[in-house]
Amino acid sequence: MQKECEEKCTETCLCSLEGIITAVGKKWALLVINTLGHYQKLRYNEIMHELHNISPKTLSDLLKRLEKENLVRREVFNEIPPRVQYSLTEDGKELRGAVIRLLRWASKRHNPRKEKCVDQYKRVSLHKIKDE
Amino acid sequence: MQKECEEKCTETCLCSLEGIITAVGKKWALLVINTLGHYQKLRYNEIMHELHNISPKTLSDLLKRLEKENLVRREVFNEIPPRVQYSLTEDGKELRGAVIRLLRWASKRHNPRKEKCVDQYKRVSLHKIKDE
DNA sequence: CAGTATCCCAGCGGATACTG
DNA sequence: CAGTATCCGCTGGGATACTG
Repeated sequence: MQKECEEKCTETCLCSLEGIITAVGKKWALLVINTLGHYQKLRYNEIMHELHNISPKTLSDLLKRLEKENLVRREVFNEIPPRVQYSLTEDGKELRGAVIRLLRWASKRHNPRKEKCVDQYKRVSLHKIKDE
Repeated sequence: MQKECEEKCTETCLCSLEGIITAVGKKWALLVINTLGHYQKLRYNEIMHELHNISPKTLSDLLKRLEKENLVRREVFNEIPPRVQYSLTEDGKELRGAVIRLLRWASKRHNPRKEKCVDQYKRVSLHKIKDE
């Protein structure tokens, strides 16, 4: 096993993964990433509207986090009223590729939990995943 | 946009994704999935050893959750002392495929956060990702 | 419009001790 | 060996009100 691993495995510092793991793990992260990729550019309130029942603080925190991870770009226009555009960075788009495969795979299999659908995401209007 | 989506997009109930999203988001989930896939079969204490500083409760909770999501299989052998084997289900293996791509992608790019590596996972002995 | 500021709470994750 | 039981602190996420 040890030898096999040395031949076949790729050494990877897990530290570098931690950011992605926790970012992707956030409750709305995958949805925001998918939504941003879908529409290319969205303003703060547009995202709010897409993810119907997310709270402003939650979204704000998440966007900051994703920005820090270099997955989301934030552009401020000096206008009144203020305008802010959010979009995916190149990294974000790449991540979205992997994410979409995950989402597709997840949506294809039947729900293994015998519970009814929770309505956590029920009011989210974007029920679609755009093809790559 | 609406029309384009109707042509190109795939309708997806997000309910079915929720389980995966939250499961994958759990702190040790990706690591457990990767580790199980790596070694094929592992006993409870072996996983404990691999993920050096996970607490028994945390691991226990996680394994139950992954089992409920039909990602991990649990086999009990009626022996004394007891023996329990954990392994990935077919779904788990498929998920691992997507996960590995995610991990590889994450490990390739430089860490965008300028912070030092946190030592959250520092003591994890499995720093390797087995090729598929 | 694009967020803060506050307050609040459930539950995740951890430490430790114990058990069939 | 493979977990429970118990306790606990932290923070992610939500509701609501407010602001430059």
